[in-house]
Amino acid sequence: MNLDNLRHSCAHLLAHSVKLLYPGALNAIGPAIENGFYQDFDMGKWKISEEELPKIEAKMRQILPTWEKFTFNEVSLAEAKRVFRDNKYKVEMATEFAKGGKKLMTNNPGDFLDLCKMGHVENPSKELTHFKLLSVAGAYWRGSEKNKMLTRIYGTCWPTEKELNDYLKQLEESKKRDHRKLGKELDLFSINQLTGPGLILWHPKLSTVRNIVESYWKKEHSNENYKLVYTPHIASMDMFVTSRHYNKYINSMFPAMLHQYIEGESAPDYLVDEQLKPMNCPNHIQIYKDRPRSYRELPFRMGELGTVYRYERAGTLHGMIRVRGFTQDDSHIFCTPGQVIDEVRGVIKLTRKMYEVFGFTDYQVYIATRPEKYLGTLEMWNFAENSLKKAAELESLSYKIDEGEGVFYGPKIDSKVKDSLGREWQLGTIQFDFNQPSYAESTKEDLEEFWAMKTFKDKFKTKENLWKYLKNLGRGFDVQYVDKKGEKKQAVMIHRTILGSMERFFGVLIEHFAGAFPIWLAPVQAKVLPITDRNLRYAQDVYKKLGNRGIRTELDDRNETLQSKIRDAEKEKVPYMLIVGDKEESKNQVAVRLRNGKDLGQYSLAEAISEIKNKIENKIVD
RNA sequence: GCCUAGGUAGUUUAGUGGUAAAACAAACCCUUGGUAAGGGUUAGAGCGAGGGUUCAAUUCCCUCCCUAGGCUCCA
Repeated sequence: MNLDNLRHSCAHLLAHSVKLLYPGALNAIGPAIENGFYQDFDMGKWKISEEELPKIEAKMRQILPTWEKFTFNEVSLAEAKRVFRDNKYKVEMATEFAKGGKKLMTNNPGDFLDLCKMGHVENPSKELTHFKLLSVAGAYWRGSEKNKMLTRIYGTCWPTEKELNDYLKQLEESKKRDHRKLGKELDLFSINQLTGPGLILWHPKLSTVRNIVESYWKKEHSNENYKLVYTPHIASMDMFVTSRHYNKYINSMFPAMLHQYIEGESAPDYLVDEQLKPMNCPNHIQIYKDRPRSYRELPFRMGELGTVYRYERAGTLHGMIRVRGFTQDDSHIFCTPGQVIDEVRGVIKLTRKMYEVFGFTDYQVYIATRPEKYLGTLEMWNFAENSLKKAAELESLSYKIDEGEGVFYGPKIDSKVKDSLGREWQLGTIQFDFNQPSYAESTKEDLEEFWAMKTFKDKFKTKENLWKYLKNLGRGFDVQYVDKKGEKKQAVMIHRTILGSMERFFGVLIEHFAGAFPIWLAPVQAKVLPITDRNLRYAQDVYKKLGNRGIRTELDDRNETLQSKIRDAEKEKVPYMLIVGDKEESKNQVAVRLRNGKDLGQYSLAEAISEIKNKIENKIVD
């Protein structure tokens, strides 16, 4: 059975039911989506909340028996306009489809007439029985916030009762591994109102894991001949004027720190205001440009775990996964055009290697191509897009094409990983940049764009001042190298991240492992559980010996039963429990239990330590 | 930003127009127990913030802040 047809049909059933229950409500679009469907409504005078979903479901079941068949009719635009005269959304769509030369079709199962693209089940009254409505949300008509906000109802529909129940169960399970829930339960991180929204406080346990990940990241990058650097969190405003982040990216930037706000309007040093950085690249460029570079130095790979701040809109923040302050595992590769394919291949290889270590084998790769508005020449774009494709093919990387979804300054490859609810998040990216390495005079259009921004009006007072300033800076950093013949050439610049940002990576990582980090990452690798107070001294001895061997260990010396100590250690997802009682103490042993419940029995202390060390060193994912 | 739902002890939740209840966690006491919760005692919130209505508000109203789901997948 075609799942999309099933779900799309179910969306029609939902539309019919809502229209019966809420006279005057207008149905807009209602497509099948992954795992279900949605249907948008203009509810008119009605308001709808999730409490009403059972009522709507009941209506759907009530009318379902009358839905014997979808019958289709082709209609003219005039006919469609007449039939749907009360529904401006249908009229708008019909008009547009007619203009695009598409056929206009209607159907009317159960006496419910709707405009429809077709694609339905044969026998709705029999096949549409296993559905459930899930949630209510707002959604703009056609996805644009300039349009009216419609009410969207999400639901799911499956061929059998079992599949429906399995899916609902899976949804429940997924919620349990939500990184925000686990973050609290496992004492990993918090978001505090005084610190501010979208800003992560990394607690000791997660910081431990991050330190390990960062060390690993640094080691891998050093091995690949990346030069690791540090750059400041703020930079002169001029930097982001030159890079043109100010006019292209202003909605994602925190406000400039104008000195006049500190020192008053008469501050003489108005040219040295600062900006919290939303990007690391301009700073890396300054390091590159500190002296002339020869082609012999290329490719120059410069890397930094660089913290940036971006003003993400309040409604888009999401735990650690979408935040306002985050540390990118950012690197920039400066190279010659001839080196591009090898460099992209190198990044693909490194990405693959690192993802495998963390157990991400199932990630999706997208190549995003030239958008409508773009900087640089067509020739450059074609060269870059072909290089990305070529490199991907040489690495036998399967990819999808995101047509026209590249950034204005260059095409890119994104790697996306799914969270516990199946939502895709971008981690790694490889992006060409034709903007920053180039140079151009400032234009009068630039002047108008900057003058339109309050910050620049405040700072420069007159257009003349602003123009002098812009003219002096120009656009782009003019990143060059000297080639074999001694001629200056513009370098190719590639931005790339592998993990994306520490914040997002950890959000996804926590969900990926459901909080049970593999032993090499686990904040606590082993917990010593003495059975009685008689064994405390020996337990301390074991605890110290593990610590001395570099194993992150805790000792549970609380006055609790062994059972409750085990329960707590398992809830904390500690990989190894070392239980010590009279028996173990007398033989210098430990009883080993794993967090999955396996009782491995007695081991000598030395054996247990070397076994644990071995698993850590080999980064074994259990 | 917009739509919908929320914000009550450290956590998870209950509850009410007359100044809050439980479980777990914590501290202490008893218990010294062999592979997912032994028992008891005590302490802990004035109910997101501000304003309003009222004799009286955590409970009703307004504004703001924060959190969650959604605002991409086109009849």
